[in-house]
Amino acid sequence: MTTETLTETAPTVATPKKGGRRKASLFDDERAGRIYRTAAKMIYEKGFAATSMNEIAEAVELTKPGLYYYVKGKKELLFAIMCFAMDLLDVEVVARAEEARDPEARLRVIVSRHAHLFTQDVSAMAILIDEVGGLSEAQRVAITARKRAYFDFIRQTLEALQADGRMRPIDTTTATFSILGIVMWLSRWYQSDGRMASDTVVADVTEIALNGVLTGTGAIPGGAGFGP
Amino acid sequence: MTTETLTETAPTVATPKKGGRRKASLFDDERAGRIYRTAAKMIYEKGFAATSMNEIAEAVELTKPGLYYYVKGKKELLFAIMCFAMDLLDVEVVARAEEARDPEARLRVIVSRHAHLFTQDVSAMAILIDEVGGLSEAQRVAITARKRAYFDFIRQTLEALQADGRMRPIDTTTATFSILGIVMWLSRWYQSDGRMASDTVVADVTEIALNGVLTGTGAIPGGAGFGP
DNA sequence: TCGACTTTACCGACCGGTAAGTAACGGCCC
DNA sequence: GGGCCGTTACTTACCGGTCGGTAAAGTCGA
Repeated sequence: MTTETLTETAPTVATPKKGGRRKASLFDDERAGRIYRTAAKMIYEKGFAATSMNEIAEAVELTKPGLYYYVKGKKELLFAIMCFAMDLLDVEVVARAEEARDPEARLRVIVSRHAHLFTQDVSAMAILIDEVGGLSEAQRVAITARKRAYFDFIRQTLEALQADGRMRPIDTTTATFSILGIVMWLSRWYQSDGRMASDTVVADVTEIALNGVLTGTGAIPGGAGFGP
Repeated sequence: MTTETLTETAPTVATPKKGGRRKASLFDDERAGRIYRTAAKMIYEKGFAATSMNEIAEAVELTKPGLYYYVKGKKELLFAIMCFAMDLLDVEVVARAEEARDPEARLRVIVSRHAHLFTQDVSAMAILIDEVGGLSEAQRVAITARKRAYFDFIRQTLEALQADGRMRPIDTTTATFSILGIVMWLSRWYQSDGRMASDTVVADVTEIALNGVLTGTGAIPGGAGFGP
């Protein structure tokens, strides 16, 4: 029915020639970056539907049409933020975890890197979780697919552990969602300016998640992850 | 600044005399109950800001002013649903957990009852989590206080376990939030009409949460909870 | 007749989005 | 150097539509 435009991956800003350097993501562009970062923060704090384009425009010291010079629409703005967040997950979690061959070491990297990410770059990650309803159909499908791939990556790691007898006899789907619950929930409560150091929180959370699903023998607290 | 009306606890419907029986909650009232239940479902599915009073009215086969005969305003509607959800938590989780004296048994009751609740009565509970931003200041304070009391109840249980040396040397705040993350996340993924039986999911989730925070010795899988 | 309930009609505010205009700036021909 | 043009980066003014909420006039059973 509705003709929806969908940039399948994170749309890169339409930077004309301008400068020489190519930008990796539109979050890095001078003005567009400011727009996307502040929009992410505002949507995180107030919710997508409750955040108007006018408010976003004001926050970046523009008028609404001035904002529309940089952004195609409200949904596209949300979609771009979510793509940025998924990119971060892929780069900071999945790619690093794939370096670990042993499934337990891999799981430790997944949890600790994910937790680390969710104690730093909160707003974009939290939006990724909550505001799928604000997307168009095609956009939602695209984001859901990427989420699903991430989920499967974790579950396959658990399945490898279960095949080795190193995991408790628990359904791997339930276990994956439980681990995700622990680390996703971080963005709801952890305050980077609060009393708790992110390092210790990440360490504690990692220990809880690993001990929760692994059999007692293998899970020793401490250690950054993958061995010699 | 703004003069906000706040019914401190769950507002009971303004049932005139009508029948003889007193209703425990306005969710039980014939018409009001239908309104609150369907509103909870819609807000859960679409988000509070994206759900209009017109849509809610249509869903319960009323016009908008007809709906306003029963509810004072949109915020009050949301607040009433959240109070209902907190009441459920108090009755179904806290009250039952307090019957268990041993902190480990108590923790097991907390997790399993909470998980059970979040695999059954999803919509109201999920709203309780997500839509605090839709409330007025005074309402938000009231709900936050009740949430805080619930959080403290869990953390005190963990502190008792740690004093006994039965819990891993982890920050109790982090541990409490991790447990909450596991069980709160249930409402995001568990589908009661899906392939997984709620009983096994509740059991698995309970095992993960308890093994995550307890030292290996005490946590034996299985068992409904409190012993002889 | 009374009060519980429901309707039609409407309010001002704000929503996402756009049309049209323009100030500033570089490059380019003469 | 002066006149001209195209692009970039915005602005003012405005669109139709929907929002939460209400006034007022019924309707209808007890």
